[in-house]
Amino acid sequence: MAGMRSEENTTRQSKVRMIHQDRIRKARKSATPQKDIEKLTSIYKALGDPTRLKIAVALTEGEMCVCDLSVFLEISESAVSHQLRRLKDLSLIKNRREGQVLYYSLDDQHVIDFLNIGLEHIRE
Amino acid sequence: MAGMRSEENTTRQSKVRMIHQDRIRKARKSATPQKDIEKLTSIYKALGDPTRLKIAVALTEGEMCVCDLSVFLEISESAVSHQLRRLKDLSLIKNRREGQVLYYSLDDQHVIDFLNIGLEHIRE
DNA sequence: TTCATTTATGAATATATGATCATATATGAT
DNA sequence: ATCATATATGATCATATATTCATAAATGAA
Repeated sequence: MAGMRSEENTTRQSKVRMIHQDRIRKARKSATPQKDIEKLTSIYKALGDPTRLKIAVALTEGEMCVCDLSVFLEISESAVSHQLRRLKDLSLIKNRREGQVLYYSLDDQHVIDFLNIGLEHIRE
Repeated sequence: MAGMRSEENTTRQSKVRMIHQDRIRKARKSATPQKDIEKLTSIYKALGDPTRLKIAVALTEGEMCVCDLSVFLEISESAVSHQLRRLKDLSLIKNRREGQVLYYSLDDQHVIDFLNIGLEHIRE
């Protein structure tokens, strides 16, 4: 990879670089495991889409079915269903069936925290 | 848009649908303005990438320069720089120059809150 | 059973995006 | 001035992703 500095540069005197070893060590010590990073990013990514974020915010007011969300968001039920699946795969929402209707709701206190901090952040 | 239900369906008796008007009204009342949704999604999206999330987490330990991050993340400095720009455009990070070196650090208490809740969420 | 309704899902497509590469800019040293 | 270092940036490309469309599955009614 051109332009990249590997650690050998620190010992190879021909191309020494001003690197802050201490800061790198510090960052490494507090580094979050790759698995956790992936899990976290998937959650942030889930809320990083307007449709899904609107769904999540709407569900803070109570459970809704696919067709409710479709009307509210003004997008097709198929699109809603696809996005709900993504949110459900991440365990951010859950559903309960009542006849033909599936009611979706938030399934995670942390999601609510995320949303609240986000909204709080905006209102400043 | 095929498969979509517009509000006229509520009055057109030929194709009435079981929609929960009250829930839709409720969702509309608490709806976040589009501008805010966009701003929020851009922040979530920013943290929804492994590289950027790792950068953000690393910076919670203190400021770092581009080449530090490049070594730490094992990606090119160019890639780091591109991602730093995105984070800076969103005012999530700031930098200060010291000679040729630019030191980056977190610029927003809310980002730290986001990260903490995220990490807390993971550790359960 | 057959039909209608509600939701789910696979394929296709158009768009967004992250990394790389090449190059440019900025600061400092000589 | 020239050169080296540190970072920024534009273009390209490969991959990811959101929506649409068509269709399937699940429940309920007749």
